[in-house]
Amino acid sequence: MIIDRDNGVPYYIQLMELLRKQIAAGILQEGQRILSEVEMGKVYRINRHTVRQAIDELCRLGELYKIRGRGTFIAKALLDTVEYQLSAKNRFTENIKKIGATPSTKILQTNEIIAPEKVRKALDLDHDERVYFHYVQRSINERPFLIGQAFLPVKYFLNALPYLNVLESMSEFYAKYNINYERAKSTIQAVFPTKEEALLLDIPRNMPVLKVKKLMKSQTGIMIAYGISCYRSDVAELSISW
Amino acid sequence: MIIDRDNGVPYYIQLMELLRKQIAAGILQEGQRILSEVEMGKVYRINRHTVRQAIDELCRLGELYKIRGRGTFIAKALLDTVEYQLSAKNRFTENIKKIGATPSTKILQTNEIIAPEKVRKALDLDHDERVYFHYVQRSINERPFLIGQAFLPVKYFLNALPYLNVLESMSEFYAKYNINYERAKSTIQAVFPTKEEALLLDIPRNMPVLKVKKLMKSQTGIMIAYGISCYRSDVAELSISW
DNA sequence: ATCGATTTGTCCGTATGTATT
DNA sequence: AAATACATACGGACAAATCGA
Repeated sequence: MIIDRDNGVPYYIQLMELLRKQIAAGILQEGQRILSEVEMGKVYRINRHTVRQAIDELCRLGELYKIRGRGTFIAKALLDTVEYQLSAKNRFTENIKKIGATPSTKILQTNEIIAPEKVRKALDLDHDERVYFHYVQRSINERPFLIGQAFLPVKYFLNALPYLNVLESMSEFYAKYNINYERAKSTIQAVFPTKEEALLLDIPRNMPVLKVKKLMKSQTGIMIAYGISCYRSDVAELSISW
Repeated sequence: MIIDRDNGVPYYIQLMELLRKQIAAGILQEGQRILSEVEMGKVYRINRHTVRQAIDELCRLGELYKIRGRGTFIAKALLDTVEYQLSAKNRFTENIKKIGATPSTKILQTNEIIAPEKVRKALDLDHDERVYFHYVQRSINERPFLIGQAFLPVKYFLNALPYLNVLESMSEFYAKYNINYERAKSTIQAVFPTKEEALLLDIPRNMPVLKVKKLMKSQTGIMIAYGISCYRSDVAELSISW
């Protein structure tokens, strides 16, 4: 494999294709370090900056990632997409088991806070009203799939912290308080992740996420919870039925 | 405004922020050409390549765009997001009028084709079965919002071409054939657009789109239509209620 | 239709800074 | 502390696309 000097195709494009082929062929594997910029320049007889152009582009596409001082690495291969049913009552654990995969949940944070502006508006709370904040990372086959934040007004869920700390599913939780959350409204956007979201989902900043905001109401029309979830766009295919 | 040589912030980052401020302040306006790379280098006393780094990054973020031989231009300002109700029966025109904006539809193509693989599977059609293909671009206030492809089995919609060519809304169309499409299932993904999609939506290739696939069934359970729509992720916020 | 000026695209070379090992 | 690796920045050169004289 060598760079063709005369075919008019830019060297960096040729190098990109070359690296891609090596990844596809399994010569370069997930997590493996590739040659340094200088080394690769020597091997293919092109300037370091030209190598950088190719590598930068592949990083942008999420196929490589760089760590300053350490090197450039092959990004994780994509998973197959998972069709994930959104509904008024969506149970992550059940949904995933149904497709024969292994779900897991890591609780990142649970505490009681003053409702932030957006939550206050969504749930129509008074100033200074308190909510429980429940922050989880959910994975499929040990690979991060979504991160979810839930905001639950304290007034409806008294002394909930102990429960939230050991919680596996939200449905279970609502059942404890005899609350029916029959109706719900969700909005879905495609956005780029924050640094924290990218970290927790193990994706590059340039890979979009599906951001789902959900408002849940009881049968009587009281807004009882607000949630914001981020799904990995390379894995999640949200599904809705009517 | 000048580049600070000593604050440790990379020059190209400083230049990015500087350009952004000028855009935000309206000094640089939509579609306007900015200084050439060489000129900008002279003005801010930095190398052309450093200028390029800043400009490339802003292009990547969709704030600028370049045309070789002509120059670099300010990208179109983003619209406010539009909350767009997805439901079994979703009427674009009505939805948009409701929020006080002006909807418009451009029919890109209508014809009769042999059902492609994916459509055949989705609609459970026989080999070589024919479908009408209906391809539209829908805009809000003259700005592209979505492009939609619909596939309708010929056997359920005889002689539909004349209707499809002058169609404003799909609901109207179904009504003509006395078909109730009560039930539906949609899936939603965030993906990067193809070149054609990016062109029709007037977005850069690096801005994700919301891809919605929709399967419609009649009351009797017959699958009567399949559709694929691409929504601009910077404008569309899909909304679902239960 | 041609030519020249302008502008972005590609490529090379070198030097220095910063993070990691 | 030294070596290695990526990040930033400067310089120059030529190619390719565009536009106007």
